[in-house]
Amino acid sequence: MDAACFLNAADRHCQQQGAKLTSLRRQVLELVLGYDGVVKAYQVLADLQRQRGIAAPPTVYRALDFLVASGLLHKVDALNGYIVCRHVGCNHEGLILVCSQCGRVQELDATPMLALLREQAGGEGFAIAPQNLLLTGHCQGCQA
Amino acid sequence: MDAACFLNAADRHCQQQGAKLTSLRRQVLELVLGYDGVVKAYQVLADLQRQRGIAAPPTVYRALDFLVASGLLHKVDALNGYIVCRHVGCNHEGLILVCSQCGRVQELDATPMLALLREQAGGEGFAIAPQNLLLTGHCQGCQA
DNA sequence: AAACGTTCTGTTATACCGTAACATTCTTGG
DNA sequence: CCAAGAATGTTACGGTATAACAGAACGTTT
Ligand SMILES: [Zn+2]
Ligand SMILES: [Zn+2]
Ligand SMILES: [Zn+2]
Ligand SMILES: [Zn+2]
Repeated sequence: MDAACFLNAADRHCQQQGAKLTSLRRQVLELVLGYDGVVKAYQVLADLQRQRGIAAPPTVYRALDFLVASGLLHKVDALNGYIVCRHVGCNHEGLILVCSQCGRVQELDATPMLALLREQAGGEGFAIAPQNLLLTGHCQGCQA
Repeated sequence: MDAACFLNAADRHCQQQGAKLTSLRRQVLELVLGYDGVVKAYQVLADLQRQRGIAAPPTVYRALDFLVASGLLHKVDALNGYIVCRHVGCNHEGLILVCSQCGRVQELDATPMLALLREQAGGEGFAIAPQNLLLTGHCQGCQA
């Protein structure tokens, strides 16, 4: 799926949720799409400043928060970064695999497993919040 | 296991690895033990300053890094914090549930889940390395 | 159109998280 | 003792994120 197509899908996705993909949010999403894998807030901020002349941290953080809440992006806590969700619309929770050798990122749908975990944890009185799992390992290309 | 007993076990654990649990590192570990669940670096720093009169961030970060590397603590990325590992020496691969409200920690046996995750990721050509799984949510007391 | 509440964005300032770089002290083996 | 390495002290800085308030845009009601 190329960027333009993804942006259209994102637009529809937001409309279905009653949310608005404003031009600013769309611009931020576009900037994140321009990167291969994990991108950081201040990288996006720098890009935004290049395009708009001026921008402050809250501007980009608010847009990123919105995109995460909408399910268009995922936050990667361990790396203080964000990645584009490649499963928009399927209401999933991500399993994000980071190759510790080459840095590439791969995302699987972890919804079934998290459902099982949630059931098990619920039995112990613990309510697991919606979230992504980040695991490190080696991608196909890096398994000598 | 109480704190004194844990510290002794930690001492033995470090000796077995050829690492040194110096008095500073031991003091930091003791401070982390003094909390119920997740504790942040700057909280430990404040405690250290209360006990020693003066201390700077690198002092506490180096000690924490050492304790994590030794397997005595785990880092909780999503909360920028640290927790005590309760399975020192058993070469575990645990599932740690962290209450994002009160910081308390709970553990589940995640062996079947991790096997499932490995299988799914393996199908995509990704080899997950041994590691701990951290999930956030709300504990029984905080679901009111 | 005018008034209103809501949502979004701009702006300033600041708090929090973590590390680089170098100086000093402590330990350990020869 | 002396040299080499490990650990700690110290200063300074850079990266991450949010609070708080002001202004603009938008849809709704009158
Ligand atoms: Zn996703
Ligand atoms: Zn790789
Ligand atoms: Zn552990
Ligand atoms: Zn709790």
